[in-house]
Amino acid sequence: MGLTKTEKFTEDQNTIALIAKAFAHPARVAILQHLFKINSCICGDLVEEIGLAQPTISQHLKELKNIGLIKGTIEGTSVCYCIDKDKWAEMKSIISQFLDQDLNDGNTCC
Amino acid sequence: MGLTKTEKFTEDQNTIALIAKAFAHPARVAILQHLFKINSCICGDLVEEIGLAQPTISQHLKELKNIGLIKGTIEGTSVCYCIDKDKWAEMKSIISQFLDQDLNDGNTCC
DNA sequence: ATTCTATATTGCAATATTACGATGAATGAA
DNA sequence: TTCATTCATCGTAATATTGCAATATAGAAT
Repeated sequence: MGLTKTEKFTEDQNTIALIAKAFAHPARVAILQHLFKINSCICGDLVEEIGLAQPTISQHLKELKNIGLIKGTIEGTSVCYCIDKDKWAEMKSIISQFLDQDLNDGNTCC
Repeated sequence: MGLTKTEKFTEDQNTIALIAKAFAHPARVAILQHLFKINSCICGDLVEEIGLAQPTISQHLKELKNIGLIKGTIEGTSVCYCIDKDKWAEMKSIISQFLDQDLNDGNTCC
């Protein structure tokens, strides 16, 4: 069906899945890494940096913008994208909490 | 196209995307959380725990097994699934490294 | 006004994902 | 053996994702 049954899961589980989805494509990972590397805005060099067509990059940027990880401000002709540090921290906290579940080392049977 | 152009990205970026994909569905998040909560094997209670059909759960388990996050051993009639703690730690390290990129707080322009 | 440059949007084709009914395989119990 | 239980696999339908050509939009430069 391709239709996730969101209502069957907790809000937490759906949130984690949504964040993970944003990272679930190497192009989006590359975009975020590049944004961190230059530690500033990018105004258009992404298409050359990553080897995909301009509409494809634009689409990935849109998805990252939708979940709030990046924000774009219009800068003359071009658009200036950068990480939303607050949202990034918030997201990092949620994911870290999920990843750190294994602290208790009780009875494992396998 | 729906076909990710893997060859355009670094191994690191592809790895991160693959791991994220495993977390990109609430059912798989729920499965992993349940596995941690009972801190032991599960032998079948997942279908009731999560409200999806048995083939669907089986498929999600397969994906988690494919990337190595869980392992299953046959235990009589049922199958015993649990987290692969080594792989989990390895994965956690990769993701944490990605999430911790923002440590430097240099010139932001937005 | 026209042209150039940068980005967004639309439309579409190819592939992937999700979900489940039906069925199969394997084990244990009667 | 026969039956019930547990899980995997197959087949299929519905939806989502990815990628790009074509086009639209908007500001800058001439």
